[in-house]
Amino acid sequence: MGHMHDVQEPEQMLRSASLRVTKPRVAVINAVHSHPHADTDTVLAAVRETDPEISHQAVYDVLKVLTKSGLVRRIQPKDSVARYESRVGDNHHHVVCRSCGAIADVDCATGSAPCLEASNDNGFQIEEAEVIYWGTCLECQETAKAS
Amino acid sequence: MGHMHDVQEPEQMLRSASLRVTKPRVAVINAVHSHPHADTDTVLAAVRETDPEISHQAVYDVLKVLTKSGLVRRIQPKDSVARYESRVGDNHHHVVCRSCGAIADVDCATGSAPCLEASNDNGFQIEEAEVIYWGTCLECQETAKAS
DNA sequence: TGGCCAATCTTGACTCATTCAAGAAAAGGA
DNA sequence: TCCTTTTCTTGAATGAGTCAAGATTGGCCA
Repeated sequence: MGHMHDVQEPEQMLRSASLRVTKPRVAVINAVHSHPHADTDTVLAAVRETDPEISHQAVYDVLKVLTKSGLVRRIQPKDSVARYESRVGDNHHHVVCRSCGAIADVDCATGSAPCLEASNDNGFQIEEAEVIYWGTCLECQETAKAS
Repeated sequence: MGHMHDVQEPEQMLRSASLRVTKPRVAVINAVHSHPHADTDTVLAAVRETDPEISHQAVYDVLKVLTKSGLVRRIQPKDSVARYESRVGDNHHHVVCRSCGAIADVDCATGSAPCLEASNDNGFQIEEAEVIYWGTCLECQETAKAS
């Protein structure tokens, strides 16, 4: 049975963030890990495969708490509902397909925030550069070529 | 009275985009030009200073049409409602204040899309890099310092 | 181990930006 | 000027996300 990563890891993540270990939280962490860039509905559905009784509100609350404590990261490309991912703390970026909305990770070229210098900062103190690449995913390119 | 830029320019912009010239459209173009990065409500309020009878729906429709034809650009930083700006076609980016939501323009260092190379593109055909810098505006820095 | 208290969960209603729908009005070409 | 198509108005609907209040539960400490 190995090290039971499925069960123990989320628990430890919660504890190390000083959060209580509850069934909904563990289920949400597992769902986000196994469904990269999933929206809230997808997370909710995945969570209910484990425990059909968990409420929609609990999932929203848990996602908010996990986001605040940095255990998951919330991403919101325009024209999309909020999505969540488990890769945190490595300052990576995203590519979004204009056609189907698919999202993939892109490593940050420089490795650490803010990762880009602004050409003119208007007096702002800049902490982070968020980069979203827009384009067409492989699948949509092939669909387009076929027609 | 100069060249009456207030009135003629929007008209010509509309005509050159093959769009009909209507009072709401001219008013919305003027509002977006004079209120950089305004949200829909602000645009609506500005429009109603010119013509108090224009409906909220007309403004939404007009903004959508203008956006589609490239006369205005829609921006949507996360946790913010949609905002509009009149600077289009120059591939510039934005700085957003985490504290008060203020938005300012940042010129693109390279000048043309996609402006950044992705380190690994996952097979995506990349057309554009959208960059949002997150930080603290001058005013909020000073407020923070004062307390 | 038991009990307390704060944190968390459930249920259900609500908000608010944005969109939809159907009929009325107006722009622009013939 | 007339006709067709596009656009505008009015009013209702949608849907992601939030709020609120009471019930429940986890964790800490004796």
